[in-house]
Amino acid sequence: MERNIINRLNRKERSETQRARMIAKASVLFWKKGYQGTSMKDIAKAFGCNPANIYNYFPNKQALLFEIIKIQTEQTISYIKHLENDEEGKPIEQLRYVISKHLNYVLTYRKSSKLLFDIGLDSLSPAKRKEIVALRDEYDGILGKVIRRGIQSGDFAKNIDIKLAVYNIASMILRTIIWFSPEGRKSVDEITDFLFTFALNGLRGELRPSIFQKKGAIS
Amino acid sequence: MERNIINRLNRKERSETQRARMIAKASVLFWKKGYQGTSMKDIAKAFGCNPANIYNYFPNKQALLFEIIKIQTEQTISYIKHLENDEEGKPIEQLRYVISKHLNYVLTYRKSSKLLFDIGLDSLSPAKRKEIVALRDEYDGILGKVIRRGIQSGDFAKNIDIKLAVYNIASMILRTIIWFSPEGRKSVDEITDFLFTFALNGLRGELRPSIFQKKGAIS
Amino acid sequence: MERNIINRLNRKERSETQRARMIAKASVLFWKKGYQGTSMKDIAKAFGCNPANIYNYFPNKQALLFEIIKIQTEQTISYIKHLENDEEGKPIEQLRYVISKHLNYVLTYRKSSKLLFDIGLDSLSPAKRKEIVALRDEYDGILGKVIRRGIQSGDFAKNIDIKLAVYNIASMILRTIIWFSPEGRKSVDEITDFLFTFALNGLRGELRPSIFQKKGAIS
Amino acid sequence: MERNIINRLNRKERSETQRARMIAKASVLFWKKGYQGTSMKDIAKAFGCNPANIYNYFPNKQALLFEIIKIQTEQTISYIKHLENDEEGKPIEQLRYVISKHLNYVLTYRKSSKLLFDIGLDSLSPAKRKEIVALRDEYDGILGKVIRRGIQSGDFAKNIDIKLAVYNIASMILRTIIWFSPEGRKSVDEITDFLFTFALNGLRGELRPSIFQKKGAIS
DNA sequence: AATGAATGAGGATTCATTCAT
DNA sequence: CATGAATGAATCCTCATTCAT
Repeated sequence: MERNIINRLNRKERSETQRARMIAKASVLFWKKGYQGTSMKDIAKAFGCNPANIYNYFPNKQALLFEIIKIQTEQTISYIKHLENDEEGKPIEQLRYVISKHLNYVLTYRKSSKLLFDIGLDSLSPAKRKEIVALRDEYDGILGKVIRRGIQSGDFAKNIDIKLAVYNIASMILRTIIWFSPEGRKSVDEITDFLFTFALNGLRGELRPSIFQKKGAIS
Repeated sequence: MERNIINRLNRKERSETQRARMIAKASVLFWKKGYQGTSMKDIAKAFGCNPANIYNYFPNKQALLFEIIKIQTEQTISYIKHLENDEEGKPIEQLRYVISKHLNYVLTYRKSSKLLFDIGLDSLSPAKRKEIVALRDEYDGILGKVIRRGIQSGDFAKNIDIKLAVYNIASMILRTIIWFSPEGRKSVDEITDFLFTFALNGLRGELRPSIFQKKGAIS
Repeated sequence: MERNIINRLNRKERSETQRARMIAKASVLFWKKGYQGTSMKDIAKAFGCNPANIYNYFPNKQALLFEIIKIQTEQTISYIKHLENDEEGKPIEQLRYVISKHLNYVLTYRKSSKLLFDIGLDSLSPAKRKEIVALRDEYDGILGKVIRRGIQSGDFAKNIDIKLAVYNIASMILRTIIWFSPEGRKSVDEITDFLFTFALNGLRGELRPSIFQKKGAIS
Repeated sequence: MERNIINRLNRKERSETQRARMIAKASVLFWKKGYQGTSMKDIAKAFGCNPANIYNYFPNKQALLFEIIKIQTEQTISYIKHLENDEEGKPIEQLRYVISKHLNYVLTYRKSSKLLFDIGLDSLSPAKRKEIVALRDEYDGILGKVIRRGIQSGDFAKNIDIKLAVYNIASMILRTIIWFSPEGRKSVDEITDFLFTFALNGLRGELRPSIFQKKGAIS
């Protein structure tokens, strides 16, 4: 009896490990060759099993994609979730924290994280897409709150459009995957520094585009 | 005789028009469903012809993709090409010009421009990929020169990493496609204003991340 | 120009022939191995082509099935259609005509006709199923009118339930396919004779089951 | 020891029950979706177990089919078996008995009985098919004897072809499954009445098809 | 230039079945 | 006895492409 339960636990555990490994393999492939460009056979080969066997763990290819995107988005959110209602911390530090954490996640496990916000959403069913969009919104919301606090504290400019700021900061973070190379000139830390300072200065400065335009035209 | 030449010209012209129209249709589809997700049949249907007919204009699917990416990248470059060696203009104005032009192109013909830098490169042969990468580099180079000039003129901070600046500014521009909605809250002009000011402030400020970090730690 | 039209006609004609031949081959296979038991590969092999090629003629397997059933049912109806409103003919002769024609069709091209009323309907989409059911009803309607006329003329018993009569006569005809063998003891004509007489007598006699029952019990 | 035997009996009993229940479930599915159209997974789901588990009771899918057909055919035969050598009973009553019993079985458990004579035989191995055909022949034989007796007793026409009569009566009975609806216009009893009377009259009447033909030709 | 037919490779998925636990 | 995982073959169908006309 005892034994039986242990066995069952073991089996379940092993099953979970298998799932996780499958997700990992699929994740890499989706990132490298795209969702549509990756066949179940590809995944099976990478995992070392028969294509049919994947269906013992996931009902279909789309479900695999969904889980991958979901896990990664949730992971990202989990890193910064505690900032959502943290009214005590310094907004500037919070900004740095968000950028740093997200960037590290994205570039460390970068093989897959490209999916995070961009790709494959079209391949999901409306219901699942909705679920992912909700997660995205959660991320946006947290970063948005940080920025709002910064505005209130006077750290950031008053007339900053929070939504636009969030979108564009996230854009910079996410697109690092496309140009970043681990062997490249810059380390993840350096990129973090750059991106943080760039964003911070961007948020700080007053938005006076028309003034610059005029000045440019006169002088 | 005369007649014949005209006919031939007409035919060639018509042929060019057909090609252009095909590219336009394929472009939209590639953007909407991805390169791999778009079939030649899809394109043919959108164009109103037989799939086989496409092969009268393009040797294969990949060639279609290549042309699309190439044309769009070249187009983008053509808008800003004259800035490459324009040492007279104000760097700040040049920055605004680049952002404005690129953003307008991207968001106006946004149906397709996502391709510009991201997608599909993997689907190209090494030779063609190289060609596209060269174009990208050209774009990066021009924007890089603008920034360099700004540093030299004292408009931008001295210790800015030009490459990183270029990549991240381009990232913000390109990713607008993903979140921008024509019916949305912000017009293209407003986004241009935001992005320009944000980037300008980002480029202006001195990079002192470690200072901020310490400050955060102390207070 | 002239030429072109002819070519196109030829091609269309040939195409129709191909379709017809495919239907014939598929028809045999569906009958022999069942709809589900027949693979597109089977059909392709029987036809001598690539499986994919079948899809140039039929959008999918179900469409093939639908056409087969439809054609055969329509064919059967066409044989007896003229009886629908023929109030002049002798009902008894009309009955014989229906049985004879149907039976000949079924047993001559029997390789496929099993499908006619029975099989595969479940495999059709509701819309297509409806269409077939309508054809069936048309057949039933014609035979029903013949029987009604026979009742009115006094040839058949007054209290005959027309629907039940139709169903059961059709049942006998259709199920011949299952037990009939061309090399068997009885020719198609002999079976026709039997079935006609059997049905005729069945329709003639008054329905007095309870009487028989009692009689049986007494005597 | 004692205990052990009881346990073993219980287990065996339970096992038999399981088998029976599985057969019942599979039976329904085979009838509804056909043998080929029903997957082991379908059956397992209907039964509430793991597909693999079915193999603890049946060596393979075909064996399941075989058992189903066999049981149902045997069941049908068992109802009428005693008539085989019953030379005392009235043939007319016997005919009614056969029709009534068979029809009741078919329409009451109709979910499955379609299998009885038609479907799936092709899916059986030659040996098993032979076994089923033998059972069928047994059924045909009994009904044949009833008819023969009726001819000898003068209840049925002398020149009736017994085989053809058997086949066609069985056809009518079996095909009721296809058109019968429990919610329909006619009850099982009414259908029994109709079918019996129709068959009886069919068997009674002299076969004079050529006469009718001539008449038809003249008038 | 346009089109219908042809094709071989490959797509995701399902299947019956086996095996280990 | 039950179960989850495994497997190899087969399923229908789509694909990019070619060919003949």
